[in-house]
Amino acid sequence: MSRRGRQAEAARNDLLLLEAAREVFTTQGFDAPVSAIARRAGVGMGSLYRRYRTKEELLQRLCLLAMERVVEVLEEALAAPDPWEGLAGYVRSCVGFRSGALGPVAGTIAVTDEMWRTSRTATGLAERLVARARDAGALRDDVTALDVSLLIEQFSRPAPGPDSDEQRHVRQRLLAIALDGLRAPGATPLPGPAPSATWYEGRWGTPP
Amino acid sequence: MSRRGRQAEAARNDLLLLEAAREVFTTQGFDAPVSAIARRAGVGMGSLYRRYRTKEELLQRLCLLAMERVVEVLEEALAAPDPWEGLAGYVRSCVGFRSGALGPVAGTIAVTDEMWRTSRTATGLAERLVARARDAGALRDDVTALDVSLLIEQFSRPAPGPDSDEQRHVRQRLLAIALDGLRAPGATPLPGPAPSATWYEGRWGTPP
DNA sequence: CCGTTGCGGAGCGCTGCGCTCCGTTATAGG
DNA sequence: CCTATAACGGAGCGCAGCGCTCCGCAACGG
Repeated sequence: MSRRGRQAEAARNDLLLLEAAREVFTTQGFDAPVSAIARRAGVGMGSLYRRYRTKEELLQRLCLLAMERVVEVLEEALAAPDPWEGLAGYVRSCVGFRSGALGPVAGTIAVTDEMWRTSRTATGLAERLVARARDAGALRDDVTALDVSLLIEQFSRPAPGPDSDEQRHVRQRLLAIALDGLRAPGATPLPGPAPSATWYEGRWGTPP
Repeated sequence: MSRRGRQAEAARNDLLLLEAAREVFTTQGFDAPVSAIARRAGVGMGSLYRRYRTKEELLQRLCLLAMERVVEVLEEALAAPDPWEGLAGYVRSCVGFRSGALGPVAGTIAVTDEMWRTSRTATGLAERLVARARDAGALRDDVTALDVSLLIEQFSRPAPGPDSDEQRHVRQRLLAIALDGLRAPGATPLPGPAPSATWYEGRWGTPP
């Protein structure tokens, strides 16, 4: 797998780069300077641009990786014995690595076919996860899978300044509140119609 | 009050400007170009810079106004007969005009004495409002006034792209979920310690 | 009729970005 | 041990887009 010497360093750098890119883009937004990513990864600009010919290419790779990670988390969540714990764990994980922050890169970058496919897989799994929780009576019945995705997105939204421990902790507290609000009974009905899937997908451009 | 001719136009422009600034800054962030505000207000750059000598001055004025508006809303909320409805209305209003989005301008601009005073007034009122709801048993007892402020801030956080009707509607749905989570009984306890007031204030710089 | 007042917006200077290029350094082969 | 090579870090180029200024012009007042 891993070779020696300079080539090993190259392989390591690639991982460092992707992780740094995730941290920087999800906490500072997509217009964060590429140099910030290189610095965070402890890597020169040269090494970065040898692997990704452009900033957009890096972003595409990153989005795809994030989507695949979401799919993984969804599969684990569906494997969980308790429907509610599965759903809650999924939401917490996604907010944890801020998958939602990469969602609305919409319009900024071109969407590859592979990204579309992975996105659809994720949507399908999320729908099953939500349906399972609702059928088990663990979830209020006026909330849709899309609502859950948008909740993740709202809680992934970056705050100004560095992402301190304090901020992460606050986010966990607030998320705990929101998750309690997702649980079932006696809740006040949600206002207006459920968000439409076409609007949600439309932000990414038109499907192929 | 309002004079005639050119002077009336000047007065009108001032209101247009402040409203446009609020919309642009809260939806696009503080590094939005000043020209965007002028365009949104339907006003030339000259008129803007005649009233506010610098972008920072405009931001300061805007923050102060937002804080005063929050104080107004808090007073109305405290006057509401039902403690829970008062609190919920306050949160909905603040998220409605996105007062929280101006909060973390921290460090970007200098904080005037008047801003500090208004901020303290708001904090005091918010604490009373939250205490009243908790004493009435309408609010889970592990949530603090600071948690509520941070919840408003999280939901005020701007999404990329223009602030469409669809987005506003989604935000209302998600907020309804979170508000249900704030209500009392049988909720899972919030993780970790409550956020500290000194950390919260510290983001604005050191008090005078 | 002209003086005055406030108007819009073109453009200046500059910051800070994406990206390139090159001198330097670590490794592999003879 | 020495040289050829591969990958490295980061200074700097060209440019986009910002804050802000300045000026020609339109609308009023006397």
